[in-house]
Amino acid sequence: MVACYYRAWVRRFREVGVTLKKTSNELSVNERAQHLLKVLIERYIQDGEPVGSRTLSRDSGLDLSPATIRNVMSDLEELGLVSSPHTSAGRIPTVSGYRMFVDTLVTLKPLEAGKIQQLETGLFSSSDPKIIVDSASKLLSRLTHMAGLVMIPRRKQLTFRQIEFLPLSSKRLLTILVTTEGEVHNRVIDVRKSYTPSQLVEFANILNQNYTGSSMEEMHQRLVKEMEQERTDMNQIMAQALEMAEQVIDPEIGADDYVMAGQTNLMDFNDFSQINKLRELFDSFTEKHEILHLLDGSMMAEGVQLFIGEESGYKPLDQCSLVTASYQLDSQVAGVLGVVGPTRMAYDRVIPIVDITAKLLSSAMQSRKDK
Amino acid sequence: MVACYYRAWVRRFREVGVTLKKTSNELSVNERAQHLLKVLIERYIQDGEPVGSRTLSRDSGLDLSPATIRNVMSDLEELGLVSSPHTSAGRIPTVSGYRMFVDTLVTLKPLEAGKIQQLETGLFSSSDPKIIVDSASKLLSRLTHMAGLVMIPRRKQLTFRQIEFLPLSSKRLLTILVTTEGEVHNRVIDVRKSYTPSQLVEFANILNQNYTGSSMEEMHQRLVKEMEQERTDMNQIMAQALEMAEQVIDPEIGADDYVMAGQTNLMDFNDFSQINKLRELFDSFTEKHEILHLLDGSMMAEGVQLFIGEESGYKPLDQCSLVTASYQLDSQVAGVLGVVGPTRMAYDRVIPIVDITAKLLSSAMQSRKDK
DNA sequence: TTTAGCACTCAATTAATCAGAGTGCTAAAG
DNA sequence: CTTTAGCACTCTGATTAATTGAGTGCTAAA
Repeated sequence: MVACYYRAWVRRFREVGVTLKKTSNELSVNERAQHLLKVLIERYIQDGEPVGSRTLSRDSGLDLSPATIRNVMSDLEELGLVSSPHTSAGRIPTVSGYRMFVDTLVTLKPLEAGKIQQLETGLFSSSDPKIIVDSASKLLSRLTHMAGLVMIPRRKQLTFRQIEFLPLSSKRLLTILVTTEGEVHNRVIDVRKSYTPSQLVEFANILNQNYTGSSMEEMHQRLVKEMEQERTDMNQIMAQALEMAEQVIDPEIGADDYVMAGQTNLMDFNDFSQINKLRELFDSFTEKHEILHLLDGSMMAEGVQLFIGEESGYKPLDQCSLVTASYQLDSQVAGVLGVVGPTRMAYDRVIPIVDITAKLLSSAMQSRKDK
Repeated sequence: MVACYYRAWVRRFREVGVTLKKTSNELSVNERAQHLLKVLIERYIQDGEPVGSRTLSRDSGLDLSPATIRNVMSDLEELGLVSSPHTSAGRIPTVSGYRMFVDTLVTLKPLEAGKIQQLETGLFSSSDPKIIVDSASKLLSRLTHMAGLVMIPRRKQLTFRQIEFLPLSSKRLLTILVTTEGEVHNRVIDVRKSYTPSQLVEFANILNQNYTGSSMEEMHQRLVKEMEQERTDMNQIMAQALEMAEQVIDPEIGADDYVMAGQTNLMDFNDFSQINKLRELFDSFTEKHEILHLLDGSMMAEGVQLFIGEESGYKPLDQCSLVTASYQLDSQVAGVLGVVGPTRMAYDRVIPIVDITAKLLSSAMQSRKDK
């Protein structure tokens, strides 16, 4: 159902290969070092212990003695791709090491049919966008055993379908805004004078006739422009309708949010031995602001995006990696989803999961809109 | 503004006093032991270390030698009110000890004016019940430095105000349900045949005229009864209106929920040294089911209710205490709020906070309804 | 360029010791 | 009968020392 190919990653670290050449036989040294880095990282991800030259010599499949490996490791350390916690420990990858790994070395594990099945049944089983987004985050956390998060579709990306006004008291109105995507937004607004129900219906009709089908952002811009016009034209009814609509539409724009699931999975990683770090992380999840900023940043990017450790530039996340992918709606980027986990995560499994979930979420949202 | 008296607690443990008498001079021994228990618990709550006979001898203000204290402690241990973690440590309160403490010994600290001020400004600053409930939980967590939680007003307690139907597609309707309390509920329902907008308006009118002002529960019951009737009367319009209303009202009933804030505060208590315990606890917060059950149980109770340690009968909470109080709406119990914290919490401060927050929440909700 | 060998380092474990806090019991004093 | 002083005993927690094992870096030879 979903094509299982993965895009080529930005090969940002190609140059490192060049930097590495030191011998006439350049390519081979180069490749060898990369291969060893790959094996080292895979091993480290697997069991979380610094890996030493002996192990690497055994597992690399290269038939090199530990001593040789040590030389290579020394080079890699020089390049800042690995480091050792202390003199008599093996090596562990640095952030740059991971970066090179995910950009050019990793062999992605195709997602098993069973998991894809799970995702499909989970995502296509409801037509309420809220519920779909919720399942998506739960599925992400379940499949990765980490924390899953999904950004609510950006308001301004949604398309206006219908607005209604219900009088609550003389000068308070309940406004109901429905998008083509099926989201419903309620807002109570205060108005200067009281209107009869039929006036309110008239306002709604005007707005519905004029704006249905335009995106919230468009609508917002048109509203502002047309309010200017109407003010001079002195068309009272129109002007009032526009003003009320503006009150509803305006705050809806830019109020991004996300839902999250499986945060507690992160407690199991011994990496977070210090409870402070964990608290900081959890606080940042409720705080939301900075995380949203990060998600926002990866909206534009094609395909899967990674923030490894301190790359995010956000302190609570410096022990974590964030793997994201954007999802579409009407072939426009509408939001981002992803997972948060320890830097030492199984990227080869996680990247495909995030990738495919994003694609399936796109089509789940779309399919419900087509109904 | 708010009366600052506290109700008398159920004095469940009175009898223990009797059990304690061993001497002719019964009252005094009794009181002395109780006093010592009180001092012990206060001390233990303060600094979390088992308290020994020396300390108690110094701090009790009773001018007794450590040896005598030891005898008393021995009695209290016999009664299951205190226990010692190991032979050469002081004593710590048991659950029964805490129970006796909160039921009959504790001296509640009146809440400072500043905090009351905070609560008032926080709770009365919005008119949206969702936001009010949200602030309440945040305030609880801020004032107690623990986790605050507030149950959403029970649906069936709310009173019906208005219903509207908007056509989404030929056989799908968006229903909007407004309560007198200001809550708005949206639900998409599927109907068997398609209706014209004017038919829908008619349905809504019928329902609004007939049911405005009745509680959801009443309304539900009346709907069921009247549907029976109409079926025989063959009043098509009425029957259809009723059926649609039933589809909206029915699922709204009994779907309880709560909001929570400040969970991460719980990470700071070294009591949860084992991360497993903490995870279990946090999972139970997202799971919600069992916690709701507990809250439900304390709905009926007058005043502040406590579940200390294993008293809740719910394993993830066995290191915690839950302090709850119910809040009213139309002088009917509408929900419960409270805080979750370690068993070793400052009950003398927390109980008044929960108590007063509940009262202020009641009036905040009420005042917004009066508008 | 690769490898074997060797000296060296460091963390983690185990065991041993020691001081401190607190108890329980007993016998004497009030 | 109640309270207290005294003493032996227990247990924790901190400190120190010794041991082991994994792994490195360097050098000299293959």
